[in-house]
Amino acid sequence: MNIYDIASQAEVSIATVSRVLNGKGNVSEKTRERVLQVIEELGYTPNIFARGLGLNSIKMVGILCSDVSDIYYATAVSILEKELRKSGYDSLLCCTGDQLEDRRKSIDLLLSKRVDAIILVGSTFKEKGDNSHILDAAKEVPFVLINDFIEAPNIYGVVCDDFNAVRETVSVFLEQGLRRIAYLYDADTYSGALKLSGYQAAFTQMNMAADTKLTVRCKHSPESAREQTAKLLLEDRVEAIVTSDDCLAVGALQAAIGAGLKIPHEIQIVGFNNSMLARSTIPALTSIDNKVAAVSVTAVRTLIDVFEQKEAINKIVLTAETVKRETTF
Amino acid sequence: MNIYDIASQAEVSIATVSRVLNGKGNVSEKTRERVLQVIEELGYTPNIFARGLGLNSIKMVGILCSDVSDIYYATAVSILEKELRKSGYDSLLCCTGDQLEDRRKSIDLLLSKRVDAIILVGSTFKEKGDNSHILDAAKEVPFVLINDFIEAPNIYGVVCDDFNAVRETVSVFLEQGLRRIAYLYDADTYSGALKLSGYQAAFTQMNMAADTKLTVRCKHSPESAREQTAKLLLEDRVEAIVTSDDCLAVGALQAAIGAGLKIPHEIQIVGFNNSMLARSTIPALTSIDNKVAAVSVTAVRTLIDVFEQKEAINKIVLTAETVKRETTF
DNA sequence: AGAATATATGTAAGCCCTTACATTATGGCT
DNA sequence: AGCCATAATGTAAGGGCTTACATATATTCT
Repeated sequence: MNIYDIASQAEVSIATVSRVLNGKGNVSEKTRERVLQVIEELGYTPNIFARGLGLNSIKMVGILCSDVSDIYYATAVSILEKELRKSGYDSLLCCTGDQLEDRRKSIDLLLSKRVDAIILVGSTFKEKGDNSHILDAAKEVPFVLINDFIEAPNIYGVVCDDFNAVRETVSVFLEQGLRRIAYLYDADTYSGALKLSGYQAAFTQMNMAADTKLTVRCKHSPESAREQTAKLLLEDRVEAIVTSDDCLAVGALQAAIGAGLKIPHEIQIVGFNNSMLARSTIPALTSIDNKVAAVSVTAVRTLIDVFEQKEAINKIVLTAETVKRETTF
Repeated sequence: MNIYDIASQAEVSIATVSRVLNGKGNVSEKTRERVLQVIEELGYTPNIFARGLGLNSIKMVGILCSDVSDIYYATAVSILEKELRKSGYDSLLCCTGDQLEDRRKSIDLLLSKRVDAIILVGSTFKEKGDNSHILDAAKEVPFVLINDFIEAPNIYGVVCDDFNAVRETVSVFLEQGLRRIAYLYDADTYSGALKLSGYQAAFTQMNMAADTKLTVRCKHSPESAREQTAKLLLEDRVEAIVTSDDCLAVGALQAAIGAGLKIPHEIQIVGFNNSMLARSTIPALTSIDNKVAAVSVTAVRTLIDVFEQKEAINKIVLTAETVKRETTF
């Protein structure tokens, strides 16, 4: 069944059917109704490919995600998808680990599917200095980064002010008189770098230097965080641990409890992302909420503005907020 | 740039270019190489819509998910996407809550995008007796259910044997001499019903009846689970709690700890799904692993078999496995 | 009333592929 | 050499839509 069937059944031309379908151009109310009724009766759905051929778009946005099984990313993807749908766009999901080469392939793949834009949920590769795949893609379609940013044409970033969030958290500890504040993190991402420098800035602000031994790196898992923290607790006295992700905080918490420390009296722990994990531990984790939801919604809004040729701001910064629970004072 | 450009540049006809592109038909090695080189040089990508128009498919599978921000679903979606990609299919993601009407709309939407199949990650609506939307969709494309099943043509289900998993867990408790075993669950899904009857079957097996007061329902959140469990613990003596999801087990655990109970000595708790949450609590949760990964992989395999017109089994049942941690003996 | 304008509808070209069928080239066989 | 089977390539017809432009009809104004 195609547009011709509808046209002949409704006794109009295919152009009129098309106009009814797209709400463009002038169609008399009578005709519109008749056409709609025929469409309804025959259960007609326009062929998306033919439409795509004509318009060169089927209103689809590619979502490139390092790993949707990660709670943080999953939340972002979930909201992105919902918001995009609200605006009439579908989401083509593409999960690629953090390998540059895979990332490049995935981008090509999305572009070959003629997506109208790409949203990246996950880390860029600043540390390796290679963002060419993103820059190239941005020549074809608008490129939106979630909690990341690259200064370049047609690239938009919505980020949370992770730098200040961490700086303030650490500052609060410093003001409490604590000095042995550790920072546990997992990846050299844009946001990772921001957080680390926020941690350092808090010390600098008070004319102190952070003890580099307290800056600990681990893998992205509670297990690895637990292991590294346990090691740290054996070697050094630590009064507080700030982490770059709730799942690391979970591991730190396990290690602290394992070491027999009273929380928050002997050691305070702060997570990041304010994910469900933070609500699931005992004691419940204080966590920095970096507003995934707001960031994602804003990202889609920005994108829609771009689609509608409105002015769009290239970099939007939202403010994080610490959600106090039971692992801090 | 289109296929004509490639054809003229390579001095062949568009049919030959098409044959090279699709690896169909006969093309001499010389010609193939020349064409490929031109394609490479000009950076040509075939127009997916035109191709879709011709083939009526662009190798895309719709993934319908109640909520990707849920860890369990996110894991499934992540694996599905990866496996589909391996087989050359892209994933069109569509998240709809659990409202029947939204679900129906989403299915229509996926069908209008001409997906080659639909995979449903999330509950069907058995309790409401309305699966017509799925049955209808299955008339158009193969329909695959993750951990759910409907007996109907063109519908495939890959499930985990939740019934026996729960039955055995409860049986173990009964054999330990425990009698006050509670079951905490959240939704009337296919799998939810299976689990509940598994719980009951364990009692029946020993010629006992489960105390209906110990079958507690709550919302899908640790908070709700915590609340309901706390209430239960006040009213009744409970020796073990079996839950339908890790996130409920987390709440139950919090309530038990809140009530001052020693775990697992005074109360044992078992989660379900063996998600990251189970590894994140203290004490770590014993959890029934219902093999999301295996189920998802199998689902994609089944689908590919269907695509390739091979025999495909309509219902595949995998076996769950309990992962013992610190909340049980 | 008749011209001028606005509205409604139709015609046909174009979007870029795939593929059945037609044609030509190649090579093996007698 | 001549014939046939096979391989290689080409031609042209869709596939179903959008839309510029043409045409027909309705409305408004003088």
